[in-house]
Amino acid sequence: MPDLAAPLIAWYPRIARDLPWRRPGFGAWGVLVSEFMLQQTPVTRVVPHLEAWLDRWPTPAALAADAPAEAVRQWANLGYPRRALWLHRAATEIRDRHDGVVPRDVEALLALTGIGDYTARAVAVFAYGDRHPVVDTNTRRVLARAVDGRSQPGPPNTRDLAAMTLLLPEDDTDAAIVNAAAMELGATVCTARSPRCQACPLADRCAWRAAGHPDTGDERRRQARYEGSDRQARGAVLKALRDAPDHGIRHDDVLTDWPDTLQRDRAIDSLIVDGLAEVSEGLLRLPS
DNA sequence: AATGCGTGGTT
DNA sequence: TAACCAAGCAT
Repeated sequence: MPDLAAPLIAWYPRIARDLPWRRPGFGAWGVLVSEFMLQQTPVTRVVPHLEAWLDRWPTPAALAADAPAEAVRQWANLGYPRRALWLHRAATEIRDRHDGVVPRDVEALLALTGIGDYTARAVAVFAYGDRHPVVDTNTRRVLARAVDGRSQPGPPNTRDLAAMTLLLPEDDTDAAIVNAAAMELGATVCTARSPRCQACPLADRCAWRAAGHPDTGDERRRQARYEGSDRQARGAVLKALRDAPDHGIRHDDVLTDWPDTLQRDRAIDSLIVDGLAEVSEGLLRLPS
């Protein structure tokens, strides 16, 4: 396998975007919150929300002291609002099990609600500087192309972590840079649709480029249509609840103009199942 | 392990 | 314009 670490380490400091969570001393809690927000939400949408969140809740204990409803409101339109609930739950777990300090061990991080393989290692590496493989969708695409010569990554699997480990230098700091650089490369140069190989530090050793950018047929599962979907209905109901008074609103007053009443009711029920809504004294509201 | 889960910008 | 895409996770 070609040496990918050296060119990434040389490239990264020149082009790395100035992002809040990359500032020295940003703090583990800030990194943790940023990673929750970045799960499937683009960087540019996250930045302002992250700063507002940390201004309001500078520590896990501060967040845990407020109701989940407040987390869901503050989450606003970031999408996938279950993440707000999970982040609140994780903050509570950090307060109760870790004395309010974001854990450093990957195993302990994995045990927190809403934290999986990616986020656990991202926190351990970017907040604490430890040496672990951090593999997100960008890194998987970079490796699929540069190493395997494929146009897109397949579905995530346990071998991804082993593949990334092979690339990491021994030094902790360098390893963290390689992790960050692979993600940055995938996000800004080796993009899914129109990669800019002229700007790529790995171009001279990329298997996919050497093979002439073949379409290797690695198609993603098609994303379901959003317009008219249950997801859209859930989003609309939740927005109504965010905008409603704390004590809630009558079931029949939720989204009165929604075209499909059955779909609206289905959305309400599923939000209750997910813990994003609750019924109290006959009124529907965000979770207390 | 395949599926469901928001929202908005880009092509 | 419809489809694609975006620092994943839990079930």
